[in-house]
Amino acid sequence: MIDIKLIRENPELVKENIRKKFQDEKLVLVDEVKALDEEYRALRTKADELRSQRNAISKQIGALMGQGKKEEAEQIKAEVKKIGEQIEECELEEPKLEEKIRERMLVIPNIIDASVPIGKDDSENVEIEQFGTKRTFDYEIPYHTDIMESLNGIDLDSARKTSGNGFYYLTGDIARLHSAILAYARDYMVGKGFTYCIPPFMIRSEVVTGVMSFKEMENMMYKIEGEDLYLIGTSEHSMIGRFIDTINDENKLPMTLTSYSPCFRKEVGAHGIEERGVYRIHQFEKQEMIVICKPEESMDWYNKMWRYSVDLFLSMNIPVRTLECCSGDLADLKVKSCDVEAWSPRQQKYFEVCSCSNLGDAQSRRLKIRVKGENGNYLPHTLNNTVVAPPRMLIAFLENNYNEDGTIDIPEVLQPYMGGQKKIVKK
RNA sequence: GAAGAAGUACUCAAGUGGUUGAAGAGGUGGCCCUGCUAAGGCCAUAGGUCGGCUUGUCUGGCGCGAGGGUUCAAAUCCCUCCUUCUUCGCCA
Repeated sequence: MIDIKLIRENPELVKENIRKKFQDEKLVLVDEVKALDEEYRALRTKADELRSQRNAISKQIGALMGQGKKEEAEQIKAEVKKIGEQIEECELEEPKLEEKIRERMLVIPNIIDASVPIGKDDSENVEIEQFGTKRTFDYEIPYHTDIMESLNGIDLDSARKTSGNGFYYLTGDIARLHSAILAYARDYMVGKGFTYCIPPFMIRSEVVTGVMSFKEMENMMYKIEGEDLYLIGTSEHSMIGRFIDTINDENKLPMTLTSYSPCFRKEVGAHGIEERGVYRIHQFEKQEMIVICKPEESMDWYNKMWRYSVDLFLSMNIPVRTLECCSGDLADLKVKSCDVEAWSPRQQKYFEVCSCSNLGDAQSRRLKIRVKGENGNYLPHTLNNTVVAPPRMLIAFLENNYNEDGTIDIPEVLQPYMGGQKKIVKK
């Protein structure tokens, strides 16, 4: 959500940004907001003047009543009542205009960073850099769930029975590996100075509508029946929700948090891709990182954050690349965003495992997250990035550490979390 | 989950419809007094947010947990919700 002042003062810049994102159908919104805003402010001024009058005259009534001059008071009452009716008319219009402005402001995209490559959709995303050395395999690498099954590590059939498609039982060393990766990722981020946080896994509808659009909510969120509660789709929801409508001390910045949570997603409309395995599922666990910082520091943090993910994957022998989101593929709230993709030797391609985003002040503005600085309050910048989301990253993990005999090498960094075990073998 | 009580600013707190332009105290900051310390005195302390233009040491609206309602007028009366405390219940 951009600053409406930008539309008042520099609508052309906002329009140019919309063109860069190939959303020309939204160009008209800028002029609409400009007109609605003028109308709103004029109405607001009129209503405020009326309220001011009413306040003044009402006070006179109080004074007259105090002096016992009832008749005079009654006369003035009638007068104020008229003003009250006029105010009521304005008050009927005010929220309507406000809503019209807000619904347009919510879909006008954030101003993207000058460095973002211009492109229509995800096909024009740009590979930035590859990291790590791809291991050469002279044997076939099985499908990831086949690897898991061969190690007695997964039971999809039972999960389908108890919960349906998109759920899994992880068992034995694979389940342990899953937990080990999360624990390692947590400690890795703590080592970078981040504060570990376990947030609520359910949030109120008020928070949900704050952090996402109605459409996203319908497609993603599970609702608890009979309660005003939703299962979170990512810990970012409760992590950022924590700061809604707060004023924070500047000396607490930057706030660097790493959170763990299970994530629940309906995945409505996601069909065809990797449905068989654990690539896209209704329930998974994720370690996340969140940064709230001064505006001038957000790009530095952005670059540090994706790099943290890259290094984490490299430490587990998984080659990765960074892929920058082009203008057209960038979500409307984001200033700049890139994915970290892991190498799949089986498919001979990279696939998304992390998504790092700089939202600028758009999220702060929308959620009223403010910072009390020396020269008044300002909106901080917010960023988020995946540290690791094990079920999906297990795919890359198992493939890249797979040996011809069907065993899995456990990288050194994970061994302490696996009781010193160096390999996963069939039992 | 049940019953009762409460929610006012940095903190405590007065306030049952109209000089409340939210008292008072503590704390904090500034100044005075003082050889130093303690004590004391004076002053400031409602932030936030949205507007207006004459851009100011200006001005108006909103704002007493949140949202509605009643009224000429609401911190005050009514309704819904949230939170906290007490007691009971349940529970890893």
